[in-house]
Amino acid sequence: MSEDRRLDVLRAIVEDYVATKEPVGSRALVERHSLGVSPATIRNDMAALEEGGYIAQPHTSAGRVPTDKGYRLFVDQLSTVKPLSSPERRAIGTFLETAQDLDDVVDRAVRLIAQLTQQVAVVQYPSLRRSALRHVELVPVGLRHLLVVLITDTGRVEQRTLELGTDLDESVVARLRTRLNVSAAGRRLSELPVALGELTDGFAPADQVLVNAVVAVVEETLAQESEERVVLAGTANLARVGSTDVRSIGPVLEALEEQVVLLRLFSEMAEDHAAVAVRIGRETQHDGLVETSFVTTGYGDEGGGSVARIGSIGPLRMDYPGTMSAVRAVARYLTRILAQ
Amino acid sequence: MSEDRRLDVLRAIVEDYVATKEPVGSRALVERHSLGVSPATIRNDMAALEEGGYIAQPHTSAGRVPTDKGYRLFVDQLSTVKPLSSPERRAIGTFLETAQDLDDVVDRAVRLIAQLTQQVAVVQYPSLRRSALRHVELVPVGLRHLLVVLITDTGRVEQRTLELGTDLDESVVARLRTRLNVSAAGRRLSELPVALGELTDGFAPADQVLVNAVVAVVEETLAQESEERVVLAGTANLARVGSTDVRSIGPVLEALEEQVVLLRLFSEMAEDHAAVAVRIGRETQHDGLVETSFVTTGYGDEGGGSVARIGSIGPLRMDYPGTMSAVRAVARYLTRILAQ
DNA sequence: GATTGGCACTCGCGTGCGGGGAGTGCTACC
DNA sequence: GGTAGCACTCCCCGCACGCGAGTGCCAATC
Repeated sequence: MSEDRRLDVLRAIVEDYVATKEPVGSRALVERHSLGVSPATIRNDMAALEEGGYIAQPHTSAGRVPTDKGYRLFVDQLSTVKPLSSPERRAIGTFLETAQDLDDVVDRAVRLIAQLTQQVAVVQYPSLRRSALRHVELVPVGLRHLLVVLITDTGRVEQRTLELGTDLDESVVARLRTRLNVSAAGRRLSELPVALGELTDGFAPADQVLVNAVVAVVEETLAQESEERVVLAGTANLARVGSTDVRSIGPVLEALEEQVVLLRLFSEMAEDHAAVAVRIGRETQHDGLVETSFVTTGYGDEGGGSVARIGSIGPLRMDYPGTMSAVRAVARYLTRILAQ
Repeated sequence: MSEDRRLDVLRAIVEDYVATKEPVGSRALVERHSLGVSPATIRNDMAALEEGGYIAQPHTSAGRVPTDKGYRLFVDQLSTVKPLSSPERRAIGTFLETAQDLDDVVDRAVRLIAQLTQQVAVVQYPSLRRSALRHVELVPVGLRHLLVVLITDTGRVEQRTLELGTDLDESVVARLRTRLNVSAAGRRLSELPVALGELTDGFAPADQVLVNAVVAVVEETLAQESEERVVLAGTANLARVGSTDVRSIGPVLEALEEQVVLLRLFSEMAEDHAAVAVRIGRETQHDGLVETSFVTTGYGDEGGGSVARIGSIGPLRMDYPGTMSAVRAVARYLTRILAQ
């Protein structure tokens, strides 16, 4: 029994099942693929594949369906990259280039992936932690409120309003602003707390309350991982006819609303930034997502600075090569755009 | 035939149908409500109500179900307000008060409504158009980029990056910053363009390029209605068992992803800011939402300034009184919090 | 005139049954 | 190892049937 052919059979099963959404039998397989052998032979191969846990039958006397393990093998070894058509590439480029600001770019990118993959697209906002601080701005608002604005080199802006116990002294604010920027300019956010610690020196004791409050806010903002926002698009694709079992979309929607879940997945998949990572079924480690797969890749690494991820969530029986190339293509354009 | 009792019957039908999710028959009606008459009498009333278009039967020999018109009458005349329990009120208050910033407040409010109503919650961000400008900040970013930050009195921050043809002159930026704030402070955004027009005077011709560019960006940002964002929560509630027909959630999700649709609805329902407005079924004027109702109210009107809406979308057979009071309660707290 | 009890009628829905078909596993053969 | 044949399993579909809920109508009653 040829080992190669067995893998061919697995590939054929995955492809047919993805295309038809129905369990695939031995006869259909030899008809649609030129395997050069008879159905009976295929049946033997299928028995072996089932033995190995790569395929399963929903019920006796039904065709075979790939298991998580089968999809995994397919993704790792059997699938070939499916390049996008050049009109598609062009559309991606122009669509992203005409965006207005960071929010707009991210929004368009995620819609684009939803559109291309016909699945749910997810994008993680550029992470504060890994990006560098470009500027800190302090803006007095009224007498007793101070707006703290942090600007990162990815163009992201974070703001916090600070309520003070005493009235503001504009000159102190100005001095603090200057010193903050001297300490902060170009630093990674993770390196900042150290630099900020020394800052209180050189201010009058009366003003140190203000200084400490501002420093605290800056640190707190940076520490706040919850600021790692994710944005979704294409949730309606979950309900498309022929998608996953319609009943199962409830848990999926719940999972998608839990930003924590998505952020955990993103971070777990971040090992190799540039590569396209895939989590299949139970590999997601989340009950609501056992019947889905998640395809992600990193974007925005140019200049070594900020890093985040973008991806697509779809049914187990998704078009893996297509999804992977769509995600990768959008991520590349996104990276290019963000580099300005 | 008593007109009053007929309305009682309609109310009972709506209440029972909402509670049981099943068409309600004449016998069940007399058993569950002390109407003091026999099923046969009820049947006569039901025939009249059907004649009037307030109820319908899914099929012959089934019970009755309210029509859009029936729900409308119920909402307008038959329902009584259902006040929230005091623990609920307290929970709302503390949950909203512990929020960090505007984004957080809005996010919590929308989750709260999703939780309370077990439906999809929608919130519209405070509108730029109607709020007043508090401060404009110009932040040089590198030599040739300028970040323009607009701060409104609702605590909202808008930013735009500006790419310049020439290098920045810090002193010109400082002067422009000052003058902008003099012109802008406390003005409504709609009144601004006039004030900005006169601003170019008093700058050297060489600097007018910069000034004009900044003014253009400010105006453009204000003009951009697309900045009216909406945020959702609780979409998973759409898929809860016993919710609407599970197949029909696809169109609903599509509609919800179209911010335009929601913004149109919000604006159409904004006539009476403080009141709770309801759109039932076809009244939404949107195909994807014919099987849903939308309950909204305004929030944030204190001081006469900014105004936006918050609401809940659920099946036609929703608990109208409960939804209405939940939406109103959250809106009130929200208004209070935003007033600081 | 409104209300009521009685009654025939209509359907939806669940159940059981049987046939057709797809697909498998096994075995004997090349 | 590959192939052909064959019995077997089980899903799915259509169908008939009966039950039950609910209605509409009518004649009787208050």
